Amino acid sequence: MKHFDRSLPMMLYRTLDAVMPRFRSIFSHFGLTEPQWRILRLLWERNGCALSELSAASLISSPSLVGVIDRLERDGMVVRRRSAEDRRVVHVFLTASGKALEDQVRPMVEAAYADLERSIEPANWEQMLRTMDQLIAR
Amino acid sequence: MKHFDRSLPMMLYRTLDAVMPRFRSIFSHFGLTEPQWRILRLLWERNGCALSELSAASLISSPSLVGVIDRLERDGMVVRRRSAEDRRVVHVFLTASGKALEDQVRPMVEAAYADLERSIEPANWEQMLRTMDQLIAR
DNA sequence: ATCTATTAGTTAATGTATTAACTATTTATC
DNA sequence: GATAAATAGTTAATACATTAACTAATAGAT
Repeated sequence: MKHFDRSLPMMLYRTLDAVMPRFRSIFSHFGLTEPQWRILRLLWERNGCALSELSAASLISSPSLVGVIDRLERDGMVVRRRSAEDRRVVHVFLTASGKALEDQVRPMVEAAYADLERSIEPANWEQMLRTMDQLIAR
Repeated sequence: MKHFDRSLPMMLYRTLDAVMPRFRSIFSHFGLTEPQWRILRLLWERNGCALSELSAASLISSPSLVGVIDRLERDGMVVRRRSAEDRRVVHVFLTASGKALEDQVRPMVEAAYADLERSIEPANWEQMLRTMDQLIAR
């Protein structure tokens, strides 16, 4: 079972279990879930993204994303608008409340992230990311 | 958005997205999901585990685990048996079919894993795991 | 132009996560 | 030894993940 414990998938899950709760507690303080945060985080950079772009950039599959956007829309954070050029495409736009959330949430998340990053040697951090790059590139 | 792309959580998720599909396709070939595999993998080493031990070792929360075990039991892979010494505790035992699955699934999974491990320099692999250890230990 | 294949988004079905609350049983305290 | 506190497992409510199938619209091939 030592082999199982230190297998790559279990180590990845364990690492997520170690780092995510702190972020999730920030999100939930603003009534957000983690997938919702990921979508808002993207829209703050490029408002009006298509669902397909959001799906690719957030790593949330289209079927899951439909529900995530549904709930963000229900909560008044975003609105859907169908594209005029290509009527298959649906763009997602931030509402005023969706935009307003950025200044509240982002500083707290970035502070927590900076704190996390400080706990690891920069060289080791970078090397870990490069090894992950290789796994992703396979 | 470059910062977001290379943030630790996104890199962890992306790595999982890169490595897990191959394993999941093996699991599903035997009618198993990934959480179900994790539980069987543990029971093959220590049959008769308590739910609490399974939960800790598999990183599956108790409420999720209840459903996972329900479905494994429904499919005839395991049975629950309440402990005699401490009647709060429920032990999980493999059935004959649950045991029989090991020789079918495990070799394929371990072959896929060996293949994965071969694609990364051992030194980098080890260094990555050590950095994850530090993140987990925080 | 017509028919085919793709693409974007959605729905449906099943299986986890997550948090909070609840039951039954121990263990600890007074 | 009654009573409070802790523990193991479960349920309920909501949200997300995954696969397959379906709709509408566009692009490509003939």
